[in-house]
Amino acid sequence: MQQDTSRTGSLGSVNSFLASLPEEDWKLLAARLSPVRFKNGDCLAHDTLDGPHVLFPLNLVACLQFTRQRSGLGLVGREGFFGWSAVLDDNSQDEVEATVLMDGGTALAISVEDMRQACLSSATLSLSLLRFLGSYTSQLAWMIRARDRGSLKERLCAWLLMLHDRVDSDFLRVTHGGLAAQLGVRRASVTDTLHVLEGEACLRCSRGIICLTDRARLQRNAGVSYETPRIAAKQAIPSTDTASITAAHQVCEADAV
Amino acid sequence: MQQDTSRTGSLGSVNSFLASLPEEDWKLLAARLSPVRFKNGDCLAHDTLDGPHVLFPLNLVACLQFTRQRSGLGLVGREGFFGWSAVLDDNSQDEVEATVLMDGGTALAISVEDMRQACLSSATLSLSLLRFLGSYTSQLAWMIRARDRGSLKERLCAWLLMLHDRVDSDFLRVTHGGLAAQLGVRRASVTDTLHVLEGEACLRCSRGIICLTDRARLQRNAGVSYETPRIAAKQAIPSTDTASITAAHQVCEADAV
DNA sequence: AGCGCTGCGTACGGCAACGTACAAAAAAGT
DNA sequence: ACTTTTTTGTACGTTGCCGTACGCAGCGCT
Repeated sequence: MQQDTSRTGSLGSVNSFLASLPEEDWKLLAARLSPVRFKNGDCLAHDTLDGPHVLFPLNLVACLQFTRQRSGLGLVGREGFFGWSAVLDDNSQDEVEATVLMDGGTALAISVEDMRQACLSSATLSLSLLRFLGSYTSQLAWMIRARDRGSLKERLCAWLLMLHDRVDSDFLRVTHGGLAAQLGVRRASVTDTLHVLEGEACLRCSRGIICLTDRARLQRNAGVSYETPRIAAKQAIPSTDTASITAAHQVCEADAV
Repeated sequence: MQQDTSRTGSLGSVNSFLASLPEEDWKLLAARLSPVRFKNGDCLAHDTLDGPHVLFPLNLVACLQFTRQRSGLGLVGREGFFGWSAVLDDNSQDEVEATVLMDGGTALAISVEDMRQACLSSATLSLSLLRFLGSYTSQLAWMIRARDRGSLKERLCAWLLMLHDRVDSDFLRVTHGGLAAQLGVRRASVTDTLHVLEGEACLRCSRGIICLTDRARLQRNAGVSYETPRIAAKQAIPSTDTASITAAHQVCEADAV
């Protein structure tokens, strides 16, 4: 089944990283990938499954963070993968885990052993991993910059945009408290800032749902904080122009219910 | 000359990353490496030399940062290398540069073209790059965490320890203003905090020089902020026990003058 | 209907770090 | 010896976010 569906999950979702691989490298992985479902709140630690795996999200978004720590380090979604540190037997990152956000979803899993084998037999595959890790470092670098000089408003906007990039709907199913945890700030601060943004007609909130209504304005509010991750993810993340999302959005509206 | 000195620069310094490579991978690079000197304040951008290069610091330390931005992202020294983004033709990181700190020093340079060739012909070399990039992401993740919940005192201690790790002397040639720029805070805040640490007998400051006198206490002050980078760099950074540094320190004292 | 739970609105005092500013001390240049 | 530049010491008012806390509203459950 995995090989038949040709790089797509059962929902028609695609992992951009896998999709961007040259044919030969894809073949190295395809047979070893198997889909796994995750629910909201699930933890993609290195030992989630029977053994350590690398996970390629199809339609799920996860928040990277230090274990049992509030502040999030970044996001992973369909543009990349999670679990590389195990491939490098890099113990230093065993303390990083990923919490599944929104409505959960499916990811393709491969054991780190199989992954390592594949990397050793293909230098181009290794370079592809390197490229993603490079863009991940950009994302982290942005976070540093944003926490440093950016106001909470800036950071919140950038975070919402990043979430939006990894989802096919303008409706983000997150609570103020959830966002607060991901951003590492007070829940009340998030509420306040969201009200401001609501006043600027960037978005609308109802209970447990935030609907982005003006991406451009959000982007202006995010300022430079969103520039870097946008560029870094451009190659990987499929078109998120307002045209296409509003089209895709009704589909997921139904899906969400 | 490069091949003769067998992984060491003229000063007897070693780049730990190069030193950790298996013989075959080292051979791929050795003939293409050539030493380059840098002075304090030099900028290791991607176009420093005649073309884009990857740089393996021998006895220099550089602060990674967004171009023309005060806040530093991390440090690179003899434990790693700089310029990987060019190898991946990852434009998103062209905005990251590295400023040479302290007394400058020498780095081994290789053109990104040669580097790319080497990577393509050796999967293990690519995996070694991946491993370093993984430990670099740890360093960045730490920065995020530290900026989030850590006090300035914590961050300053961790930063000083990281500098110390990459140098063979207990004397760090940095100004308060320099540290402030690297940490992205006020110069006055650094001065104040240093006075506190001086009061706790962790260090002593004179004009343009900070002498670390009690690493253990600094480490306790840094708290968790220094744990992650320490572990991440352990494999790469040569022993920095108080025993060995005080021994090595006189050597560099003379060298510094 | 009634109950409980989760999520949201709002408030108040506190504090670490900020921006700004000015002067003294140490080094460097002349 | 003198001036100029760099580095450091110190101050004061401001601010963005924090911790805490309490009440209300929407939603599911029995």
